[in-house]
Amino acid sequence: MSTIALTPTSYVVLGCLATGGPATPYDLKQAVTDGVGYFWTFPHSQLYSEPARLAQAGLVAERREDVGRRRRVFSITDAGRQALEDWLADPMADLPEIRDTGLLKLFFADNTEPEHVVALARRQSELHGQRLKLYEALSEVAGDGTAAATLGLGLAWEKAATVFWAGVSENPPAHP
Amino acid sequence: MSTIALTPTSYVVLGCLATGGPATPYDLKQAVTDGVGYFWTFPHSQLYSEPARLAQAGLVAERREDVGRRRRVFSITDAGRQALEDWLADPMADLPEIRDTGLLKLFFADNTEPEHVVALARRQSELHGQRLKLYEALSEVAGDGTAAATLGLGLAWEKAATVFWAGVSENPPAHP
DNA sequence: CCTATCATGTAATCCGTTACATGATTAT
DNA sequence: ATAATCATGTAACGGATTACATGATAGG
Repeated sequence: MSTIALTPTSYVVLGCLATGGPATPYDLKQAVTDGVGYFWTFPHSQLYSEPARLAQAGLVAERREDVGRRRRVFSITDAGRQALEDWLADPMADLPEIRDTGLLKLFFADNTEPEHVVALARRQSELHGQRLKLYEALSEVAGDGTAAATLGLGLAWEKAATVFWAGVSENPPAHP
Repeated sequence: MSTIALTPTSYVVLGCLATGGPATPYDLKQAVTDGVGYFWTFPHSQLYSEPARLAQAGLVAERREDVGRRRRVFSITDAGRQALEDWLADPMADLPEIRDTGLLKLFFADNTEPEHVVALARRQSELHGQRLKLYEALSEVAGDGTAAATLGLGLAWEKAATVFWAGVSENPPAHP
């Protein structure tokens, strides 16, 4: 049982296990897909490796079903719950970066033709608009817990981005 | 000269070289710090390794000063400029993910005390507010090129986030 | 002259992604 | 039956971060 660095991915796994109880990697994948996955995704393979990593550190326990497929079932340990709570109790959180590839293209767009900027902006506005509609639909049926509350920022962000890109497409920045 | 995968980091380097001309890793660091760095950062070590990677693929050329410190100076090649332009001409860009650690904490906050949510929200609102002020100051002196245009999304995002977190701190979501 | 700070670089580690692969279930 | 899809897993590679380390330059 060694010490490992706890990444956001780690806390996603710990959080899912704490909230939803014991789970197989596939259960985790499901939980992520229609939960945090809306603002933080990763490939399913990480939902196999990360619990194993956490098990090394004693933060989750691994059990194997002894019938049928002998799937791995992970559950959070006391130590794991403690680690999660410590993290949650710490108000520290770095300012998130936008890290938007579309924005990156816009940033360097002086090196290409204005028409490409317009095409990019249109596409981005459309994509954000679609996502916005999805979030609006979700918020219709969402509860009122903290998980549901995160939808608020998603809505605000998609709204702002849709408007921003629409503005760029209608009124492209000066070209040198 | 082998083939490599071009990542966003690659295009940041290519973009900086295309826009600003030949540069040493340190020049790149400077350019990034008060440019793209506002929405996409990476450690300086990557501004040493990434140009080398790009040189392997023939997208940038490396020259060494032959006096003094013999620093490395990189410049973009025709192939590099082509790669950059191809990328810019492609309107394809994945929807960015929020990937906000603070939001992640909020998502799982059912596993902790409400007071911690309030502390987190206050902190986040304050941080975003500071960043908002910075962007406002920058937009006073910014030009009107495409790089400057990216400030628009930054402003909108920080505004939305400041408001969102203020709302959470004043009116925390229900606790189970 | 000395010591901060700026500038420049390398090495090692590791998380995250991509690719590969096969076992179960369901539908036609 | 058999194709399709869902479910489950492993291996390998590489980009990104962290840590380490030293060379120049300016200020006191």
